[in-house]
Amino acid sequence: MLDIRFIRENHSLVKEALRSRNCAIDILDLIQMEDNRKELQQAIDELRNKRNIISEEIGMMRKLQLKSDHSIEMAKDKTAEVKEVSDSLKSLEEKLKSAEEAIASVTMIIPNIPHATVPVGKDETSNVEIRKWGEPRQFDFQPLNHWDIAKSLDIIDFDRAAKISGARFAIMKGYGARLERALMNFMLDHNGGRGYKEIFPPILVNRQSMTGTGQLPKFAEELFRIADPEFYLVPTAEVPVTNIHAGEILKEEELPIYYTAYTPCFRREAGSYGKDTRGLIRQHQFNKVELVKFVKPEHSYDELETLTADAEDILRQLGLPYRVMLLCTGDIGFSAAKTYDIEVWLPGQTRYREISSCSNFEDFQARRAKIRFKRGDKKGTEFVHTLTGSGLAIGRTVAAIIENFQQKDGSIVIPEVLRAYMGIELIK
RNA sequence: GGAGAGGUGGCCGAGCGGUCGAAGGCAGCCGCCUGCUAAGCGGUUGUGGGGGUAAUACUCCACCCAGGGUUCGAAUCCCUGCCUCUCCGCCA
Repeated sequence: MLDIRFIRENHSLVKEALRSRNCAIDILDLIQMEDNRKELQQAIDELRNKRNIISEEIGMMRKLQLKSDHSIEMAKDKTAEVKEVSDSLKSLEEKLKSAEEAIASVTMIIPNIPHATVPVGKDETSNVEIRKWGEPRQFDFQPLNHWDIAKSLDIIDFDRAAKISGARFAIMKGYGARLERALMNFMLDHNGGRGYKEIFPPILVNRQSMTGTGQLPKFAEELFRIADPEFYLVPTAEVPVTNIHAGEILKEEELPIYYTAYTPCFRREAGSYGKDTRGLIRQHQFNKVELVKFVKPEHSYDELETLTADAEDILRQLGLPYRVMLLCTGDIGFSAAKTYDIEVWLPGQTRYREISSCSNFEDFQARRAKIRFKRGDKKGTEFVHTLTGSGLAIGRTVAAIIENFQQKDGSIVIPEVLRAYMGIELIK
C-alpha cells in the first residue's frame, strides 16, 4: 500500500509509475476521494469536540448541584442540544465510513512504485540479465526431461498423484522423497549459517495476513481457501513469516531481523492452463525454503543484494548453473519495488527457469501490516522495509539436479553437499 | 464439543457510567543528592490523525482485544467475533 499523502504530493510520479506497470487506476479520482474524506473527518472532529464539552458540563451540573431546580432545567436544555449534535454526528460518521471503504478499495489494489534502477518495459522480454554463473554442461548424449528420468528411476509418480489429488501434484518416492528432504535440510542449514533464524510457521493463515503481504484482495483467485472456518493456504512462507511482526513497533536495535522458513506452498495456478503441464515446474503444492528480512529503510537496497547473493550461493554449492535477471516494470510483482529472479539452467528444456525471486518491498507491506520501528530518541515511528527471496524452491531444484546431473545410463549424481543428507552418491 | 474466568500503557495491576489517556508499582529517561555502588528525593516517559509554528510551544479528535449497539456522555452497560486461561470430554 502506498501512503495516500505521498500519492497526493507526487501524483504525476505515481501516475507514471503505474503506467509503466500496466496499471490503469485513476490517481486524480483517488485524491478527490481523499479530500472529501478529510473534510468529513474535520467536520466530525469539530462536532465531537462540541459534544464532549457539553457532555462534560452536564456531568458537572449533575454532580455538583443536583438539588437546584435551576441546574436541572439547564441540564435538560443541554441534553437536548447535545442530542442534536450526536444525531448529526451519526450520519456524518456513516458517510465517513463509506468514504474510507471506497478509498481502501482503491489503495489496496494499487501496486508498489518501481525503484529508479528498475528498467521500464512492458513484459518479461525487457528483463535485464545481470550476471551468469556456471557453464551449462555439454552432454555427449541427448539429455532427458526430469520427469522421464524420474519415471524410469521410480522416484517421482505423477500418474498416481493425479489419481489421489489431480493434475499438478506429485508423489515423491524413495530417493526422490529423500532428495526433497535433503534439500530442505541443506537449505535451512545453509541459511541458518548465514544469520537467518529458522522459523516453522503456520501454513493456514487468516485474511488479514494475506492482506498484509499483498496477496489479498487482488489475487484471491491464486489462493486456496478454506471456507469454514475461513483460512487460506499459504502460497509462500513470505506470508506467515512477514506477518510475524504485523502490528508491532520494533526497537531500532532489533533490526535487521533475518528469518528463514520451510513451508509447503499452495497455488491455484489459475490462468496457467497448458503451461508446464508436465514435471515438477508448476505444481499446486510445492516445497520452498524462504528468506525474509526486516530492515531499516536506508539499508534495504544493500540488503536486497546480500539476500540475492545468499540465494545464489545455494545454487553454487549445488553446482547448478544460473543467471540473475533484473525484472522490468511490466514483469515485477504487485508488492515489489525491485526484484531479481534467479534462473537455473535446465538441460531438458535447454533454457533457464526461475528458481528464486528476491524482492525489496520497501515499506509497501510494512504499511499494510503495520510493521514499524522506533528510531533511537527520535519521536514517532517509521515503517520498516521488508524483503523476501526464495532460498530456494525445492521442487524446481530437484528438477534441476535431475536434469543437470543425469548420466548416460539414466542415473543421477548427487551433489557433494547433499551426500551427507542423502547417504548415497548416485541414484540409479 | 460442554462448563466457567478473563483480555487495560514497555511490564505488573487498579478502575466497572461523567473532570480517565487512564491510580499505584516496576522498568526507562532527565535532574538533585552521594568517596564508589546501593538506597533516597523531584520531574518525566504510548500510538495514529487534524489544526498551528521556521521549528518548538500550544491545541483538537481517536485509540483501554476487534466490530456493532444503548446513552447527553462508555475502559466501564449490552450483542457478536477473535484470543488466552481453568475444568470435563475427545483426539494426532
